[in-house]
Amino acid sequence: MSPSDPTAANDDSRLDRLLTPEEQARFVGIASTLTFPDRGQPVYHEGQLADALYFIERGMVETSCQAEEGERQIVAFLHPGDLFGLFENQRYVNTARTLAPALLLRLPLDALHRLLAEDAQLQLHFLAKAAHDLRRSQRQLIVLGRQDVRRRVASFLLELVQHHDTYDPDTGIVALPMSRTDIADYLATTAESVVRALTLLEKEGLIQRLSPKAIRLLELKRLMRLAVF
Amino acid sequence: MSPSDPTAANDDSRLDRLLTPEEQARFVGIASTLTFPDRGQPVYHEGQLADALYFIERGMVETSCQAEEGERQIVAFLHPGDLFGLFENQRYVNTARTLAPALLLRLPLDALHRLLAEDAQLQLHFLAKAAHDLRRSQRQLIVLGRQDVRRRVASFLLELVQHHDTYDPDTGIVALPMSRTDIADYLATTAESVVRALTLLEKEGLIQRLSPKAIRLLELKRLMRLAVF
DNA sequence: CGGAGCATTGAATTGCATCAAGGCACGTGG
DNA sequence: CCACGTGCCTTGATGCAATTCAATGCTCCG
Repeated sequence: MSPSDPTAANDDSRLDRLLTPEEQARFVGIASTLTFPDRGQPVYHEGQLADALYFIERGMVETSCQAEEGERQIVAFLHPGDLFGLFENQRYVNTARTLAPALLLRLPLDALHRLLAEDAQLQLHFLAKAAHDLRRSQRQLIVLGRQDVRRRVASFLLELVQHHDTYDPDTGIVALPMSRTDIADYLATTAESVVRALTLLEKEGLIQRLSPKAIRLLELKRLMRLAVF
Repeated sequence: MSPSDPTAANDDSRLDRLLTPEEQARFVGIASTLTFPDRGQPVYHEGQLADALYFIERGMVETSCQAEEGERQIVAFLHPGDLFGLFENQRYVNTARTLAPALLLRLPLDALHRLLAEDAQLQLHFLAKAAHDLRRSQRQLIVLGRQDVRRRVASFLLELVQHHDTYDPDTGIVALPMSRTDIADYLATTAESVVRALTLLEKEGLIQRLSPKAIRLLELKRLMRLAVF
Protein backbone atom coordinates (compact mmCIF):
# COMPACT_ATOMS: atom_id res chain seq x y z
CA MET A 1 0.00 0.00 0.00
CA SER A 2 1.37 3.33 -1.01
CA PRO A 3 1.30 5.93 1.74
CA SER A 4 0.58 8.66 -0.78
CA ASP A 5 -2.61 7.06 -2.05
CA PRO A 6 -5.37 8.38 0.16
CA THR A 7 -7.95 6.09 -1.41
CA ALA A 8 -6.15 3.07 -0.02
CA ALA A 9 -7.61 2.30 3.39
CA ASN A 10 -4.92 2.59 5.98
CA ASP A 11 -4.71 -0.76 7.72
CA ASP A 12 -1.18 -0.16 8.95
CA SER A 13 -2.66 1.96 11.66
CA ARG A 14 -4.85 -0.85 12.97
CA LEU A 15 -3.13 -2.43 15.92
CA ASP A 16 -5.12 -5.65 15.61
CA ARG A 17 -3.98 -6.14 12.01
CA LEU A 18 -0.39 -6.11 13.18
CA LEU A 19 -0.88 -8.86 15.71
CA THR A 20 -0.54 -12.60 15.16
CA PRO A 21 -3.52 -14.73 16.24
CA GLU A 22 -1.71 -15.80 19.42
CA GLU A 23 -0.90 -12.18 20.27
CA GLN A 24 -4.49 -11.21 19.66
CA ALA A 25 -5.60 -13.96 22.02
CA ARG A 26 -3.36 -12.73 24.84
CA PHE A 27 -4.40 -9.17 24.10
CA VAL A 28 -8.09 -10.00 24.28
CA GLY A 29 -7.45 -12.19 27.31
CA ILE A 30 -6.82 -9.23 29.58
CA ALA A 31 -9.57 -7.08 28.06
CA SER A 32 -13.16 -6.49 28.98
CA THR A 33 -15.76 -5.32 26.50
CA LEU A 34 -17.55 -2.01 26.85
CA THR A 35 -20.61 -1.00 24.87
CA PHE A 36 -21.55 2.62 24.29
CA PRO A 37 -24.94 2.61 22.60
CA ASP A 38 -25.15 6.38 22.08
CA ARG A 39 -23.22 9.16 20.48
CA GLY A 40 -21.54 11.70 22.78
CA GLN A 41 -20.94 9.42 25.75
CA PRO A 42 -17.78 10.08 27.79
CA VAL A 43 -15.26 7.27 28.15
CA TYR A 44 -13.06 9.19 30.58
CA HIS A 45 -12.27 12.77 31.53
CA GLU A 46 -9.08 14.80 31.49
CA GLY A 47 -7.40 14.58 34.90
CA GLN A 48 -9.17 11.38 35.89
CA LEU A 49 -7.03 8.59 37.36
CA ALA A 50 -5.77 6.46 34.45
CA ASP A 51 -6.23 2.74 34.98
CA ALA A 52 -6.70 1.40 31.46
CA LEU A 53 -6.14 1.88 27.74
CA TYR A 54 -8.97 1.45 25.29
CA PHE A 55 -9.13 -0.22 21.90
CA ILE A 56 -11.85 0.58 19.37
CA GLU A 57 -13.60 -2.45 17.93
CA ARG A 58 -16.43 -0.53 16.32
CA GLY A 59 -17.56 3.09 16.25
CA MET A 60 -15.65 6.35 16.56
CA VAL A 61 -14.16 8.28 19.46
CA GLU A 62 -12.72 11.78 19.82
CA THR A 63 -10.07 12.82 22.32
CA SER A 64 -9.91 16.49 23.28
CA CYS A 65 -8.33 18.98 25.64
CA GLN A 66 -10.48 21.59 27.31
CA ALA A 67 -8.95 24.99 28.06
CA GLU A 68 -10.44 27.20 30.78
CA GLU A 69 -13.27 28.87 28.91
CA GLY A 70 -15.07 27.44 25.90
CA GLU A 71 -11.78 26.74 24.12
CA ARG A 72 -11.66 23.10 23.13
CA GLN A 73 -9.09 21.42 20.93
CA ILE A 74 -9.92 18.01 19.55
CA VAL A 75 -6.64 16.15 19.41
CA ALA A 76 -7.77 13.20 17.32
CA PHE A 77 -10.70 11.45 15.73
CA LEU A 78 -10.20 7.75 16.37
CA HIS A 79 -11.38 4.84 14.25
CA PRO A 80 -11.73 1.07 14.68
CA GLY A 81 -8.30 -0.44 15.38
CA ASP A 82 -7.08 2.66 17.19
CA LEU A 83 -5.83 2.67 20.76
CA PHE A 84 -6.30 5.56 23.17
CA GLY A 85 -5.86 6.50 26.81
CA LEU A 86 -2.75 8.69 26.90
CA PHE A 87 -1.84 9.65 30.47
CA GLU A 88 0.84 11.48 32.45
CA ASN A 89 1.50 11.03 36.16
CA GLN A 90 -1.32 8.50 36.34
CA ARG A 91 -3.86 10.98 34.94
CA TYR A 92 -5.47 11.04 31.53
CA VAL A 93 -4.35 14.08 29.57
CA ASN A 94 -7.44 14.14 27.33
CA THR A 95 -11.17 13.67 27.53
CA ALA A 96 -12.51 10.83 25.39
CA ARG A 97 -16.07 10.80 24.02
CA THR A 98 -17.89 8.58 21.56
CA LEU A 99 -18.81 10.11 18.21
CA ALA A 100 -20.99 7.18 17.30
CA PRO A 101 -22.27 4.05 19.00
CA ALA A 102 -19.10 2.21 19.92
CA LEU A 103 -17.75 -1.14 21.03
CA LEU A 104 -14.52 -0.78 23.01
CA LEU A 105 -12.02 -3.15 24.59
CA ARG A 106 -10.81 -1.99 27.98
CA LEU A 107 -7.21 -2.98 28.78
CA PRO A 108 -6.34 -2.54 32.49
CA LEU A 109 -2.91 -0.94 32.80
CA ASP A 110 -1.53 -3.37 35.37
CA ALA A 111 -2.41 -6.44 33.30
CA LEU A 112 -1.23 -4.73 30.13
CA HIS A 113 2.04 -3.77 31.75
CA ARG A 114 2.65 -7.38 32.83
CA LEU A 115 1.75 -8.63 29.39
CA LEU A 116 4.11 -6.24 27.60
CA ALA A 117 6.93 -6.83 30.10
CA GLU A 118 6.94 -10.55 29.34
CA ASP A 119 6.24 -10.35 25.61
CA ALA A 120 8.71 -8.12 23.80
CA GLN A 121 7.29 -9.01 20.38
CA LEU A 122 3.82 -7.85 21.31
CA GLN A 123 5.28 -4.74 22.84
CA LEU A 124 7.07 -3.93 19.59
CA HIS A 125 3.68 -3.67 17.95
CA PHE A 126 2.60 -1.20 20.61
CA LEU A 127 5.75 0.78 19.93
CA ALA A 128 4.95 0.78 16.21
CA LYS A 129 1.43 1.97 17.01
CA ALA A 130 2.83 4.75 19.19
CA ALA A 131 5.12 5.81 16.35
CA HIS A 132 2.13 5.85 14.05
CA ASP A 133 0.17 8.05 16.43
CA LEU A 134 3.13 10.37 16.75
CA ARG A 135 3.33 10.76 12.98
CA ARG A 136 -0.38 11.43 12.83
CA SER A 137 -0.07 14.09 15.52
CA GLN A 138 2.83 15.72 13.68
CA ARG A 139 0.87 15.74 10.45
CA GLN A 140 -2.02 17.43 12.24
CA LEU A 141 0.49 19.96 13.57
CA ILE A 142 1.46 20.84 10.01
CA VAL A 143 -2.16 21.02 8.89
CA LEU A 144 -2.97 23.48 11.67
CA GLY A 145 0.17 25.49 11.27
CA ARG A 146 0.71 25.87 7.59
CA GLN A 147 -2.67 25.89 5.89
CA ASP A 148 -5.66 28.15 5.48
CA VAL A 149 -9.07 26.87 6.47
CA ARG A 150 -9.92 25.66 2.98
CA ARG A 151 -6.84 23.46 2.88
CA ARG A 152 -7.36 22.29 6.42
CA VAL A 153 -10.84 21.10 5.50
CA ALA A 154 -9.45 19.35 2.41
CA SER A 155 -6.85 17.59 4.56
CA PHE A 156 -9.56 16.58 6.98
CA LEU A 157 -11.75 15.08 4.25
CA LEU A 158 -8.82 13.11 2.88
CA GLU A 159 -8.13 11.81 6.36
CA LEU A 160 -11.61 10.33 6.48
CA VAL A 161 -11.03 8.79 3.06
CA GLN A 162 -8.35 6.61 4.62
CA HIS A 163 -10.86 4.69 6.72
CA HIS A 164 -13.35 2.05 5.70
CA ASP A 165 -15.91 3.25 8.17
CA THR A 166 -16.09 6.79 6.78
CA TYR A 167 -15.50 6.34 3.03
CA ASP A 168 -17.10 4.29 0.30
CA PRO A 169 -14.71 4.18 -2.68
CA ASP A 170 -17.48 3.01 -5.02
CA THR A 171 -19.70 6.04 -4.52
CA GLY A 172 -16.94 8.47 -3.49
CA ILE A 173 -18.98 9.49 -0.46
CA VAL A 174 -17.42 10.37 2.89
CA ALA A 175 -19.50 10.11 6.04
CA LEU A 176 -19.09 12.86 8.63
CA PRO A 177 -20.36 11.43 11.92
CA MET A 178 -19.33 14.56 13.80
CA SER A 179 -20.88 18.03 13.84
CA ARG A 180 -19.47 21.14 12.18
CA THR A 181 -18.46 22.37 15.61
CA ASP A 182 -16.50 19.17 16.23
CA ILE A 183 -14.73 19.58 12.90
CA ALA A 184 -13.99 23.18 13.80
CA ASP A 185 -12.55 22.16 17.17
CA TYR A 186 -10.36 19.64 15.38
CA LEU A 187 -9.13 22.08 12.73
CA ALA A 188 -8.70 24.92 15.21
CA THR A 189 -11.26 27.19 13.61
CA THR A 190 -14.98 27.92 13.92
CA ALA A 191 -18.05 26.09 12.65
CA GLU A 192 -18.82 29.04 10.37
CA SER A 193 -15.39 28.94 8.79
CA VAL A 194 -15.71 25.21 8.18
CA VAL A 195 -19.00 25.81 6.39
CA ARG A 196 -17.52 28.66 4.36
CA ALA A 197 -14.64 26.38 3.32
CA LEU A 198 -17.06 23.62 2.30
CA THR A 199 -19.10 26.13 0.33
CA LEU A 200 -15.94 27.26 -1.45
CA LEU A 201 -14.81 23.71 -2.24
CA GLU A 202 -18.29 22.99 -3.60
CA LYS A 203 -18.23 26.12 -5.81
CA GLU A 204 -14.83 25.01 -7.10
CA GLY A 205 -16.39 21.68 -8.06
CA LEU A 206 -14.21 19.60 -5.78
CA ILE A 207 -16.98 18.26 -3.58
CA GLN A 208 -20.75 17.96 -3.48
CA ARG A 209 -22.70 18.24 -0.25
CA LEU A 210 -25.41 15.57 -0.23
CA SER A 211 -26.47 16.28 3.34
CA PRO A 212 -24.68 17.81 6.32
CA LYS A 213 -23.29 14.39 7.17
CA ALA A 214 -22.48 13.06 3.70
CA ILE A 215 -20.21 14.61 1.09
CA ARG A 216 -19.29 13.25 -2.32
CA LEU A 217 -15.72 13.87 -3.40
CA LEU A 218 -15.68 14.79 -7.07
CA GLU A 219 -12.02 15.64 -7.63
CA LEU A 220 -9.85 13.52 -5.38
CA LYS A 221 -6.66 14.50 -7.18
CA ARG A 222 -7.28 18.21 -6.91
CA LEU A 223 -8.20 17.76 -3.24
CA MET A 224 -4.93 15.96 -2.68
CA ARG A 225 -3.06 18.87 -4.15
CA LEU A 226 -4.58 21.08 -1.44
CA ALA A 227 -3.82 18.75 1.44
CA VAL A 228 -0.80 17.73 3.47
CA PHE A 229 0.65 14.29 2.83
CA MET B 1 8.46 17.03 40.44
CA SER B 2 5.18 18.68 39.68
CA PRO B 3 4.26 18.76 36.02
CA SER B 4 2.66 22.18 36.41
CA ASP B 5 5.84 23.82 37.67
CA PRO B 6 7.66 25.01 34.59
CA THR B 7 10.70 26.05 36.56
CA ALA B 8 11.37 22.43 37.49
CA ALA B 9 13.64 20.98 34.84
CA ASN B 10 11.91 18.13 33.13
CA ASP B 11 14.10 15.06 33.59
CA ASP B 12 11.25 12.66 32.99
CA SER B 13 11.67 13.32 29.31
CA ARG B 14 15.32 12.24 29.32
CA LEU B 15 15.52 8.68 28.16
CA ASP B 16 18.91 8.13 29.76
CA ARG B 17 17.59 9.12 33.17
CA LEU B 18 15.01 6.36 32.94
CA LEU B 19 17.55 3.63 32.28
CA THR B 20 19.38 1.51 34.81
CA PRO B 21 23.18 1.42 34.51
CA GLU B 22 23.03 -2.03 32.86
CA GLU B 23 20.44 -0.81 30.38
CA GLN B 24 22.57 2.21 29.61
CA ALA B 25 25.52 -0.03 28.97
CA ARG B 26 23.59 -2.15 26.45
CA PHE B 27 22.16 0.98 24.89
CA VAL B 28 25.58 2.56 24.44
CA GLY B 29 26.96 -0.78 23.30
CA ILE B 30 25.17 -0.62 19.97
CA ALA B 31 25.74 3.11 19.50
CA SER B 32 28.38 5.10 17.69
CA THR B 33 29.22 8.67 18.58
CA LEU B 34 28.72 11.53 16.14
CA THR B 35 30.10 15.00 16.59
CA PHE B 36 28.58 18.03 14.89
CA PRO B 37 30.88 20.96 15.60
CA ASP B 38 28.73 23.60 13.91
CA ARG B 39 25.26 24.99 14.09
CA GLY B 40 22.92 24.25 11.16
CA GLN B 41 24.40 20.92 10.12
CA PRO B 42 21.96 18.35 8.73
CA VAL B 43 21.73 14.98 10.47
CA TYR B 44 19.37 13.48 7.89
CA HIS B 45 16.83 14.64 5.32
CA GLU B 46 13.14 13.96 4.90
CA GLY B 47 12.65 10.98 2.58
CA GLN B 48 16.12 9.59 3.15
CA LEU B 49 16.37 5.87 3.90
CA ALA B 50 16.07 5.44 7.68
CA ASP B 51 18.74 3.22 9.19
CA ALA B 52 19.18 4.63 12.69
CA LEU B 53 17.70 6.58 15.57
CA TYR B 54 19.67 9.36 17.24
CA PHE B 55 20.08 10.28 20.88
CA ILE B 56 21.22 13.74 21.94
CA GLU B 57 24.08 13.77 24.44
CA ARG B 58 24.84 17.47 24.13
CA GLY B 59 23.56 20.33 21.98
CA MET B 60 20.21 20.97 20.33
CA VAL B 61 18.50 19.65 17.21
CA GLU B 62 15.39 20.69 15.29
CA THR B 63 13.21 18.37 13.22
CA SER B 64 11.13 19.93 10.47
CA CYS B 65 8.89 19.18 7.51
CA GLN B 66 9.37 21.09 4.30
CA ALA B 67 6.32 21.77 2.14
CA GLU B 68 6.70 22.49 -1.58
CA GLU B 69 7.57 26.18 -1.56
CA GLY B 70 9.18 28.05 1.30
CA GLU B 71 6.69 26.65 3.80
CA ARG B 72 8.54 24.96 6.63
CA GLN B 73 7.10 23.64 9.86
CA ILE B 74 9.47 22.88 12.67
CA VAL B 75 7.99 19.91 14.46
CA ALA B 76 10.18 19.97 17.55
CA PHE B 77 13.18 21.54 19.21
CA LEU B 78 15.10 18.69 20.81
CA HIS B 79 17.31 18.81 23.89
CA PRO B 80 19.89 16.53 25.54
CA GLY B 81 18.24 13.23 26.47
CA ASP B 82 15.83 13.35 23.55
CA LEU B 83 15.58 10.68 20.90
CA PHE B 84 14.73 11.35 17.26
CA GLY B 85 14.56 9.69 13.86
CA LEU B 86 10.85 9.09 13.24
CA PHE B 87 10.30 7.18 9.98
CA GLU B 88 7.54 5.60 7.92
CA ASN B 89 8.03 2.91 5.30
CA GLN B 90 11.77 3.00 5.95
CA ARG B 91 12.00 6.73 5.21
CA TYR B 92 12.54 9.58 7.63
CA VAL B 93 9.47 11.80 7.81
CA ASN B 94 11.40 14.88 8.95
CA THR B 95 14.62 16.71 8.30
CA ALA B 96 16.92 16.97 11.33
CA ARG B 97 19.42 19.81 11.74
CA THR B 98 21.66 20.91 14.59
CA LEU B 99 20.78 24.19 16.29
CA ALA B 100 24.02 24.23 18.21
CA PRO B 101 27.22 22.19 18.26
CA ALA B 102 26.03 18.72 19.17
CA LEU B 103 27.17 15.32 20.36
CA LEU B 104 24.86 12.55 19.19
CA LEU B 105 24.61 8.80 19.69
CA ARG B 106 23.69 6.94 16.54
CA LEU B 107 21.63 3.78 17.15
CA PRO B 108 21.44 1.52 14.07
CA LEU B 109 17.88 0.25 13.63
CA ASP B 110 18.76 -3.40 13.13
CA ALA B 111 20.84 -3.58 16.31
CA LEU B 112 18.28 -1.54 18.21
CA HIS B 113 15.49 -3.80 17.01
CA ARG B 114 17.37 -6.89 18.22
CA LEU B 115 18.10 -5.24 21.53
CA LEU B 116 14.49 -4.25 22.16
CA ALA B 117 13.13 -7.62 21.02
CA GLU B 118 15.18 -9.41 23.65
CA ASP B 119 14.86 -6.86 26.45
CA ALA B 120 11.25 -6.02 27.21
CA GLN B 121 12.20 -3.85 30.20
CA LEU B 122 14.41 -1.60 28.11
CA GLN B 123 11.73 -1.43 25.46
CA LEU B 124 9.19 -0.26 28.03
CA HIS B 125 11.36 2.82 28.53
CA PHE B 126 11.27 3.48 24.81
CA LEU B 127 7.50 3.15 24.93
CA ALA B 128 7.39 5.63 27.79
CA LYS B 129 9.58 7.98 25.79
CA ALA B 130 7.29 7.64 22.77
CA ALA B 131 4.29 8.45 24.97
CA HIS B 132 6.15 11.50 26.23
CA ASP B 133 6.86 12.68 22.70
CA LEU B 134 3.23 12.13 21.77
CA ARG B 135 2.10 14.30 24.67
CA ARG B 136 4.59 16.97 23.66
CA SER B 137 3.30 16.92 20.11
CA GLN B 138 -0.30 17.17 21.29
CA ARG B 139 0.58 20.09 23.51
CA GLN B 140 2.19 21.84 20.55
CA LEU B 141 -0.99 21.12 18.60
CA ILE B 142 -2.98 23.02 21.20
CA VAL B 143 -0.51 25.88 21.26
CA LEU B 144 -0.77 26.31 17.50
CA GLY B 145 -4.50 25.83 17.38
CA ARG B 146 -5.86 27.77 20.28
CA GLN B 147 -3.60 30.71 20.93
CA ASP B 148 -2.69 34.04 19.41
CA VAL B 149 0.93 34.77 18.61
CA ARG B 150 1.60 36.47 21.94
CA ARG B 151 0.48 33.38 23.86
CA ARG B 152 2.31 31.06 21.51
CA VAL B 153 5.54 32.92 22.21
CA ALA B 154 4.84 32.76 25.95
CA SER B 155 4.29 29.00 25.69
CA PHE B 156 7.50 28.69 23.75
CA LEU B 157 9.52 30.58 26.33
CA LEU B 158 8.13 28.42 29.12
CA GLU B 159 9.07 25.34 27.15
CA LEU B 160 12.67 26.48 27.15
CA VAL B 161 12.43 27.07 30.88
CA GLN B 162 11.95 23.32 31.35
CA HIS B 163 15.45 22.54 30.20
CA HIS B 164 18.77 23.00 31.98
CA ASP B 165 20.55 23.87 28.79
CA THR B 166 18.32 26.84 27.95
CA TYR B 167 17.37 28.26 31.34
CA ASP B 168 19.23 29.50 34.37
CA PRO B 169 16.83 29.63 37.34
CA ASP B 170 19.18 31.87 39.31
CA THR B 171 19.24 34.72 36.81
CA GLY B 172 15.87 33.95 35.19
CA ILE B 173 17.48 34.12 31.77
CA VAL B 174 16.44 31.89 28.86
CA ALA B 175 18.85 31.25 26.02
CA LEU B 176 17.45 31.23 22.49
CA PRO B 177 19.94 29.33 20.37
CA MET B 178 17.68 29.54 17.31
CA SER B 179 16.85 32.48 15.06
CA ARG B 180 13.57 34.41 14.99
CA THR B 181 12.76 32.65 11.74
CA ASP B 182 13.25 29.27 13.40
CA ILE B 183 10.96 30.28 16.24
CA ALA B 184 8.43 31.48 13.69
CA ASP B 185 8.60 28.19 11.80
CA TYR B 186 8.03 26.38 15.08
CA LEU B 187 5.08 28.53 16.16
CA ALA B 188 3.55 28.60 12.67
CA THR B 189 3.88 32.36 12.22
CA THR B 190 6.40 34.82 10.79
CA ALA B 191 9.63 36.23 12.18
CA GLU B 192 8.02 39.69 12.25
CA SER B 193 5.09 38.48 14.31
CA VAL B 194 7.43 36.79 16.78
CA VAL B 195 9.28 40.07 17.21
CA ARG B 196 6.03 42.00 17.64
CA ALA B 197 4.92 39.49 20.31
CA LEU B 198 8.24 39.85 22.15
CA THR B 199 7.91 43.62 21.96
CA LEU B 200 4.43 43.39 23.43
CA LEU B 201 5.48 41.05 26.25
CA GLU B 202 8.33 43.43 27.06
CA LYS B 203 5.99 46.45 27.13
CA GLU B 204 3.73 44.49 29.47
CA GLY B 205 6.71 43.97 31.77
CA LEU B 206 6.71 40.19 31.49
CA ILE B 207 10.11 39.85 29.88
CA GLN B 208 13.26 41.84 29.20
CA ARG B 209 15.27 41.42 26.03
CA LEU B 210 18.94 41.43 26.95
CA SER B 211 20.08 40.51 23.46
CA PRO B 212 18.39 38.74 20.55
CA LYS B 213 19.49 35.43 22.01
CA ALA B 214 18.96 36.05 25.72
CA ILE B 215 15.74 37.03 27.45
CA ARG B 216 15.13 37.56 31.15
CA LEU B 217 11.75 36.37 32.41
CA LEU B 218 10.43 38.92 34.90
CA GLU B 219 6.97 37.55 35.64
CA LEU B 220 6.99 33.79 35.40
CA LYS B 221 3.55 33.46 36.97
CA ARG B 222 1.90 35.87 34.58
CA LEU B 223 3.65 34.17 31.67
CA MET B 224 2.27 30.84 32.88
CA ARG B 225 -1.21 32.26 32.83
CA LEU B 226 -0.78 33.00 29.12
CA ALA B 227 0.62 29.59 28.21
CA VAL B 228 -0.71 26.08 27.76
CA PHE B 229 0.11 23.60 30.50
C1' DC C 1 -51.99 -0.61 13.70
C1' DG C 2 -49.28 1.80 10.31
C1' DG C 3 -48.15 5.67 7.80
C1' DA C 4 -48.52 10.49 5.99
C1' DG C 5 -48.29 15.14 7.37
C1' DC C 6 -47.10 18.65 10.75
C1' DA C 7 -44.66 20.87 14.59
C1' DT C 8 -40.51 21.52 17.19
C1' DT C 9 -35.75 21.91 17.98
C1' DG C 10 -31.14 22.04 17.13
C1' DA C 11 -27.77 22.24 13.52
C1' DA C 12 -26.12 24.21 9.31
C1' DT C 13 -25.56 28.07 6.37
C1' DT C 14 -25.04 32.92 4.82
C1' DG C 15 -24.09 38.09 4.99
C1' DC C 16 -21.75 41.65 7.15
C1' DA C 17 -18.64 44.31 10.26
C1' DT C 18 -14.32 43.91 12.73
C1' DC C 19 -9.66 42.68 13.76
C1' DA C 20 -5.45 40.20 14.34
C1' DA C 21 -1.87 38.40 11.55
C1' DG C 22 0.82 38.52 7.29
C1' DG C 23 3.65 40.81 3.69
C1' DC C 24 6.59 44.42 2.31
C1' DA C 25 9.77 48.08 2.87
C1' DC C 26 12.90 50.30 5.46
C1' DG C 27 15.96 51.34 9.35
C1' DT C 28 19.28 49.56 12.90
C1' DG C 29 22.86 47.21 15.34
C1' DG C 30 26.19 43.59 16.49
C1' DC D 1 26.66 41.88 6.17
C1' DC D 2 22.97 39.37 8.15
C1' DA D 3 19.64 39.12 11.52
C1' DC D 4 16.65 41.88 14.28
C1' DG D 5 13.17 45.34 14.88
C1' DT D 6 9.32 48.66 13.37
C1' DG D 7 5.62 51.13 10.56
C1' DC D 8 2.08 50.70 7.18
C1' DC D 9 -1.17 48.48 4.40
C1' DT D 10 -3.68 44.34 2.92
C1' DT D 11 -6.10 40.13 3.68
C1' DG D 12 -8.20 36.25 5.50
C1' DA D 13 -10.44 34.63 9.58
C1' DT D 14 -13.64 35.52 13.38
C1' DG D 15 -17.92 36.86 15.81
C1' DC D 16 -22.58 38.08 15.60
C1' DA D 17 -27.11 37.87 13.86
C1' DA D 18 -30.49 36.33 10.81
C1' DT D 19 -32.19 32.57 7.94
C1' DT D 20 -32.66 28.00 6.11
C1' DC D 21 -32.47 23.19 6.62
C1' DA D 22 -32.90 18.54 8.57
C1' DA D 23 -34.00 15.13 11.87
C1' DT D 24 -37.17 13.72 15.39
C1' DG D 25 -41.35 13.02 17.57
C1' DC D 26 -46.20 13.74 17.49
C1' DT D 27 -50.92 13.68 15.92
C1' DC D 28 -54.42 12.41 13.18
C1' DC D 29 -56.45 9.73 9.69
C1' DG D 30 -57.10 5.70 6.73
